[in-house]
Formats: sequence, structure tokens, C-alpha cells
Amino acid sequence: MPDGLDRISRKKEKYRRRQVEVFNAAAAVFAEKGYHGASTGDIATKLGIAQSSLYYYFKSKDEALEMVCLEGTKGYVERLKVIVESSLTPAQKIRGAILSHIQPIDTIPDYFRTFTEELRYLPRSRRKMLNQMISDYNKLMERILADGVANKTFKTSLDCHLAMLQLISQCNEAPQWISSKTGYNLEEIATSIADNFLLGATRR
Amino acid sequence: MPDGLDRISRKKEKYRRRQVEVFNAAAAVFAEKGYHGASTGDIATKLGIAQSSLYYYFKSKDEALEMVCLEGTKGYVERLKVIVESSLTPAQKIRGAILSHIQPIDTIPDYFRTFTEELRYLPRSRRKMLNQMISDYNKLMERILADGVANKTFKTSLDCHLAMLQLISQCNEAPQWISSKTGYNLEEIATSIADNFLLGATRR
DNA sequence: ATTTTTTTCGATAGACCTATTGAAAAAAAG
DNA sequence: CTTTTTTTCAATAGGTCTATCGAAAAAAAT
Repeated sequence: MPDGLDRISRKKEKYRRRQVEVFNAAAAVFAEKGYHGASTGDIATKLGIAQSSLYYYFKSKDEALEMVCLEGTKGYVERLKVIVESSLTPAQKIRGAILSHIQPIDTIPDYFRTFTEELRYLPRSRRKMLNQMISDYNKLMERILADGVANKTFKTSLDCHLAMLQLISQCNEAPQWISSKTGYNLEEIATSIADNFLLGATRR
Repeated sequence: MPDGLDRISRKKEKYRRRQVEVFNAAAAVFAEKGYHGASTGDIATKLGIAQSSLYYYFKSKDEALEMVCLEGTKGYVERLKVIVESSLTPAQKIRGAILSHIQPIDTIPDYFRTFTEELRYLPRSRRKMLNQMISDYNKLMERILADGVANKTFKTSLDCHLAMLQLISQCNEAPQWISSKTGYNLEEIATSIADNFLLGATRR
């Protein structure tokens, strides 16, 4: 006779796994058609279930978008924080940060794309946590650059804030370079972004 | 008694001017809410007219999006072609190309944003000409880079295709850096993108 | 002032979409 | 096998949206 708590948590686990399938489908449809272009009917069709069944797994389409965005950015800040606080050189930190940033393009492309392109359609009330996360993330990235300048690794003339925006923008656009028939892989792309930046920014 | 043709063209001109106001409103609403998030009612409200009145100026919402995208890219390829075929140095061409690319962010921001973010929602049939235009544009930009390599201005190791994608991506994301409270102006941004690229790519 | 042309409007058909609800089906437990 | 719980479904209320149409209003021409 199995333990009662075990039984309950096993049930919840089953529910949670199905929920992940639902969010996977939502992410795929959001990424393909955009949040407003995607209907809950589209998501249901992708899963082969009735549209109304979705509401057993989320309360509203808004909530589904929030969940997809949260899942798509899970661990982002933490991974960058580890890099920032490591004992790597500024140049190595940049390489690591870029690679870490674009990794999800491989592992969870639909979540990544939904986050970068559809976040703006989240109602203000749901966007607070995610905006805070983005702000934290940007500050961390900028800190790597500022440390590099303080360090005399990077040129004094480097505008850290602008450079941060340029690096992150390139990372966020990278998914579109892959579909662009030329078959770059993510590591090539990360290396290229980092190389091009470091070649220009590094003191000689 | 005015010439007949004159009278007709003057009327058409009046119609055309009102149509521009309509497309301006459409571009503004598309840019703010996204194509699918924007309703024709939103556009009409912005103009202070009835929703049904819009259909005197365009046949469908799709067509409005197409017109906005076409207007937003008018002259793009031509301007770049002039730069490519000029006698400027590759480095000067890059500076000119970047400045030319982001100019519309100042002059017609809503058209620019709608083009870069909402083009994907144009039905395939309407997207052909615009896709061709983008392809031509990218090739021209890549040619500047390839010429610079052939020229020994840029390093042999430069991946021209990837570098082209990186430059254009940065330009297309630039609007978001401006709203980002820090008050950069477009020329600063263009200079920064060009400097950072040229510093790394130029032979020494 | 009257006629013609241009522009706007109200009403609405016809789709589609989100979210709810109570019931049915499926799965798990007893 | 029966009961309980979980999961799915059909039906639908209530809302929004695009596009059409004939009429009205406004402007221009005669």
C-alpha cells in the first residue's frame, strides 16, 4: 500500500507533465503565429484535443503566455550571475554570457521566440516580474563590460550600456539567422558575435 | 476654366493625401499593438472617423499592412545601391549604409517598426515583392563587406554573410534602444554600431 | 440653386474567439 | 465490479472583428 503523500504527488506530477505538453503547444503556436494571431483553438488542434479542454491547464490565454515567457527565461539571470561572479577574464565572461544567452534557441526555441517577440502583449500586471528580470539581466551584462573597462581589458571609450544593448540584440535576433538557409550552428554564431565585439573592444 | 486633366489629378491628389493620413494612423496602431492586436476600429478611432469609412481607402486590413510595409521601405534598396556604387572606401560605405538604414527610425518610426515586426503576418501572396527587396538589400550590404575583404580593408577571416546579418539586426533593433530611457540619438547609435564593427573588422 | 461627385456613416451579416459549465468518458482506487 | 477522481468534451453565452451596402452628408461643379 503506497504512502498517501506519494500517491498525491504522483498525481500532481502526471498533471504537471501534461501541462508541460500544453505549454509546449502554446509556445509553438505563439512563436509561429504571434500571440494575437494564435487562437486557443490552434493550440488545441496541435494537441488533438478540444479547445475547452485547455482551460483545465491554464485559466486564460494571458496566463498561458505568462507561463511560456517565465519558462523561457528560467535560470537566465542565475546562469549569468554565475558567470559574472566567476574568476574568468572579462573576455571569457563575454563569451560565456553570449553562449549562455543563445543556448535556449537550441533547446527551447519556441519559448525563446515567444519571450523575445510576444512579451510585449502581456498585460502590464503580469509583466512586472519579467521586466524586473530583464532589467537585472541587462545590468549584469553591463557589469561585465564595466568591469572590463575598469580592468583595462576593454577600451575606456567603450559605451557599456550601448554595447550591452548591441550584444543582447544580436543574440535575440540570432534565431532568424539560423532559419536563413545558411546553416550556421549556435556555437559558430556565439563565437562570431563575441569575436567581432572583442576584436573591437579589447585594448591592444 | 481649368484644364480637365488638371482637375482630375487634383482630385486624386486630395484623395491620396487623405489616404496617407489613413496609412499613418494604421502604421501607428500596427506599431503599437501589433498587426493582429490592432483592429480597424482602433485605426478609425485614431482618425476620428467611422470604422467602415476606412474601406474607402483600402480594400482590406491585409492591404493596409502591405501599403505600410511598402511605404516603410520605399527607397531603401535604391539608397543603398547609390552607396555601394559610389567611390567611397568600404569603411565609409559601412558608415553610410548604417546611417541610411536607421534614418527612417527618426522620420517614419511607425512604418519602420511595422515593417520590421509585422511583415511576417502578411499573407504569402502579398509578401513576394517585399521579400525580394529584402534579399536584394541584404546582398548589397554583403557586397560592401565582400568588396572590403577583396580590397584588403577588412580581414580575410570576416564571414561577410554573418557580419551582414549582425549589422542589419542591430539596426533593426535600434528603435528599442531609444525608448530605453537612455537618450541616445540616431547618429550616436549609427556611429557606435559602425565603430564597433570597423574596429574589429579592419586590417591593421 | 441644382446637379454631380466625393466622402462618411449606420446597420449589419457572417466569422471567429475566449471562457464557462455541466455532463460524459477515462483512469485510478477501493 | 463499484466508487471516486481525473480528464476531456459539447454546447454555448457573450463578445469582438472584418468587410459590405445603401443612404446620408459634404464638397465640387455646373
